[in-house]
Amino acid sequence: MIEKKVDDLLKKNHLSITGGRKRILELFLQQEGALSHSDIEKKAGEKFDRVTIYRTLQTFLEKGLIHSIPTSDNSIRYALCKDDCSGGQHHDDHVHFICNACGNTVCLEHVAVPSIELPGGYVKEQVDMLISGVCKSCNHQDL
Amino acid sequence: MIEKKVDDLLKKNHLSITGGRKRILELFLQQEGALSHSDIEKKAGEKFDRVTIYRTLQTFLEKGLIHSIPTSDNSIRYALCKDDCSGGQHHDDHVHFICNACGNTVCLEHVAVPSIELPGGYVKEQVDMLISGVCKSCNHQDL
DNA sequence: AAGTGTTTTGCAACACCGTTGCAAATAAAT
DNA sequence: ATTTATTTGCAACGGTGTTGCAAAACACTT
Repeated sequence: MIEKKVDDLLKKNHLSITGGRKRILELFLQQEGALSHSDIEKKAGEKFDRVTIYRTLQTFLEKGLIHSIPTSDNSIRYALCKDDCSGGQHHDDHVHFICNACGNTVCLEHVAVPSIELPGGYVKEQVDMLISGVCKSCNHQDL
Repeated sequence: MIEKKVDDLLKKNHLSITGGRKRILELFLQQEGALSHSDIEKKAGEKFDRVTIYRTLQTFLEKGLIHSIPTSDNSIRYALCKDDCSGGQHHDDHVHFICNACGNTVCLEHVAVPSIELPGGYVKEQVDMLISGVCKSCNHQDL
């Protein structure tokens, strides 16, 4: 099932199917949230070299399988793109939420980034909206 | 003039006046834009230790003299707070613009971050809005 | 202005992060 | 099954951010 899904995703993006790529894609599909490089390094076990993970993430980014999320703690996170953002063309204009309690980063798929009017002379190419606070599940635990 | 301003800023925030702090504050006042750690390291000359710069930025952050701006290239930038955000309480709810041409990061002081409605259960603490593209001055050069 | 106590700085050392070149291993194509 | 192209792991490197500690600089008192 997930094995099949992973293979299909790789094929659809014209990537050769290797152990490392399968493992990392699997992690993203299981996780439903964003992962940093080091998250992946830990979760993947000792089976893959750091360099392979860097290169795989880079490849996935270029192919539009994942998108990157800037953070204020100097650790870029990556998350699966939902719709087809193939060829590096992303249209993931949703808000990213970072929980200060559990540390998870999630994509709020249904919260759109509002459009912004820039001063004259500025040309907008990409917009990132990061909201930090307490997420749904951490909030429930406090009750 | 600027010397005086720097001293006043430090005094107002109950910080002892040292060469390093003066130099770094000076850079921020001159620059009118955001600076990364390495920007400061380069601009300050070889006069200050890396560690001192790290610690100074940390101190300025805590005192609310500067705020940090997340970026997608793994290099946090810092910018002066305009109004009094003393004691680490920031209210710099403006948009940050990163120019892909010149690499500069500027605070668009007059572009407010729109308020966002989050799904139930999520509690918002801080909002960061990053827009990348081409800035005013780089745009003019293309004409 | 000098002495005292406190804060800040620079140095050394360290662990981590991200990149590159190259040879070996793996996947794809025939 | 063999060949060709791609991917991986290793080694090495430079950059980044942190900590402990001793020396230096600062603030405060007299």
